[in-house]
Amino acid sequence: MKRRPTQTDVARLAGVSRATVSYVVNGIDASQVSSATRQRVLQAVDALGYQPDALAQSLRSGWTNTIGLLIPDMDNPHYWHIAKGVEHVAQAEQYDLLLISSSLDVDREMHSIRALSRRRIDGLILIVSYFEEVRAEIQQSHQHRPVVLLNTFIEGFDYVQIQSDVGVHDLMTHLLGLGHRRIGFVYGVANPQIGRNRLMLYEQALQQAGLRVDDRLIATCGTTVEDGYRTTQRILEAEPRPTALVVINDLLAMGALRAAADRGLRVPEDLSIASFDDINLARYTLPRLTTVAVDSTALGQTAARLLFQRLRDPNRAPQHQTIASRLIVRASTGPVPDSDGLR
Amino acid sequence: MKRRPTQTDVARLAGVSRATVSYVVNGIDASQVSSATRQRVLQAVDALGYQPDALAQSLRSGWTNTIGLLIPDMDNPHYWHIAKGVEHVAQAEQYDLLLISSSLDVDREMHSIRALSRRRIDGLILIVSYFEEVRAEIQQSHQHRPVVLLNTFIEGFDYVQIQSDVGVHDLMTHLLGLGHRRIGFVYGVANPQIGRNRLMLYEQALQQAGLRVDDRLIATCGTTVEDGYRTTQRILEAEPRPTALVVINDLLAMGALRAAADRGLRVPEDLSIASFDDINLARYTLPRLTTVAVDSTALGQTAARLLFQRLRDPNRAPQHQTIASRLIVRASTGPVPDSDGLR
DNA sequence: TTGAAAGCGTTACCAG
DNA sequence: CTGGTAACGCTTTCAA
Repeated sequence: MKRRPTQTDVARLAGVSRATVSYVVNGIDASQVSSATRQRVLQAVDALGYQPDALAQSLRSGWTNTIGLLIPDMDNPHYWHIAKGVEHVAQAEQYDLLLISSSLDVDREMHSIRALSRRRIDGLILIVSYFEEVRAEIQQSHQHRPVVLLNTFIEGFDYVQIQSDVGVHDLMTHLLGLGHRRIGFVYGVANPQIGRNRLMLYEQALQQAGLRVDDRLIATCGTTVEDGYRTTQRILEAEPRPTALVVINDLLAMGALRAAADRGLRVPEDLSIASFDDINLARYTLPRLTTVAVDSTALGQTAARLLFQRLRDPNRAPQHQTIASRLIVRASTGPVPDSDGLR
Repeated sequence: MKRRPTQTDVARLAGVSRATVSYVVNGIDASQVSSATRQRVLQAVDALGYQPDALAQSLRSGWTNTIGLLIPDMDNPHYWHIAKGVEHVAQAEQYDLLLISSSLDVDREMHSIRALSRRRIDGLILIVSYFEEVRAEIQQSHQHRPVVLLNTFIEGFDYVQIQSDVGVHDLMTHLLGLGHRRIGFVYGVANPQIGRNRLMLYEQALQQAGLRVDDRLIATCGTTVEDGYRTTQRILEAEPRPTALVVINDLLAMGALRAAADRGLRVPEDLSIASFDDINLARYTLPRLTTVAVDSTALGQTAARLLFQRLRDPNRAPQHQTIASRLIVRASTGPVPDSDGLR
């Protein structure tokens, strides 16, 4: 590992001052430097393989061309889709992405937020799992650089939110319209605020349909496919068994699909399953998933755009954007089975 | 956005010099600073919410506590698994991860590699798609910091490699043992070297079994589920139709599963499908996938460990590690159908 | 047309 | 025990 050549090395080799090197390399005020000098400098740059040190430039300029993204969990495609959106916008702006996963651990999340504030990243996008715990930390340690929050609201910060109400409403209308009366809810998600919100909307929809909320049909679990699988197994033991399941995301729903099959239930003939997100695999499961599509990549893009806008205009009022969601009916939902007296 | 408080601000408030602040904050040589001064400094730190600037520390120390990871594509869970492994090890070492996706674009890949070398990241893990094109760039621009290559070999660099031969061999033996003679190969992968290697091993296995390689049963495609779906549709039109399909990864295999179902073929009764990776979803598909398991997270971890080892011992000989793979037989492969004269 | 020097925020050496 | 100061590598203003 050789030492990197510095501006000084180039200057020395070219027989000019460091300032001149800087001018040439940055192509600033071309007329200021004679083309003879310019040639000498460029040759020296080439000979040494000199590249300006981004770190020193950052210290000088105050900008790092880096944004941070904190996600709860690297195992859920949903966050990958978001990250992809963020990365895409960032690349277009010549920014790099510092990715941190809190692995659904409060301490890690707290620690990461604090650590990020020490770095001089230009901005930060946060998907928070433990809101109550880290709220104060966010407010304190990130007064100095822009933060965009996803699905979380803190006074004074920009945020992007998934619009759940229309989606849940449409989904429940769809299921109720198919005749379902015993509709289960499987809920395990890295962002509890989304989970609670959707649960509430689910309960509202039931009540508006004149049905009562049955706690045995509501199950909380973790965030992995495995969790979805196990929890669905459990919930399917309720008597009478639910005829439809609303699952909080496609990943868990894939576990649910598997659980139904293992129990010998056909989807959707014996059991309807619907979920949220519309990850790209949702179109390829057997059967294809009925799901409330959330354009996660757009979510990431929107967050990133908000961040860059704030970078350019630090003083504008806090912004709030909503990502629409819409029901996509595929093959995993169907009419309630009527022959077995389950209604 | 207020200005961040600096060491100087703290020093002024505490009525000491910057050096003293540095000593106190870094807890160095505790005995050197009187506890009265120490208290004053700590109070000032608290009052101002001072946090040392990581950027300035980096410039000073030469270390950024950041490693870079370049992946080909954010849509394939395989790379997320790898990233997870890398991130995990990095976090344990108090390092952050700069994640860059080349989005399967040569220019982007080239550009990213160059851009990364300007940043003073401490080390780099590279999953390269366009080896020939970027090889020279890697050699030139990264002589100054450690690089670990995945599934790619360049003289003098550390690298980690997936061991394909045993896996492919076992898989082919499995399929041939089930009586399959017309075995297709669907191949589309971000790292062409892996693809070519597995293809070669597949052809070898066929030849050793006294079968000839039929080009119509070999299909190249892109890297998405959609590609897997479409390509499988196409390959299933061959006459006589293959009775088994080896698919280069689980993601494409999920598309293949769907394509088989859409064509009215039962898996594994009418068509066997097997693949590589064993992503966590492979256990939940319908039917569960027979796959050659590659512990991608371990792959990432190994790469990261190699990197940190080199950071500690820059002069040791280039290292080479192999990640074993092993066949996991699940439900997507079965005996060749014999009733329809396909053999 | 070029160069000298200040400054970004830190750490570490050397005096006092 | 504490403070001054040089250095990390760069950009930019001001002078020559």
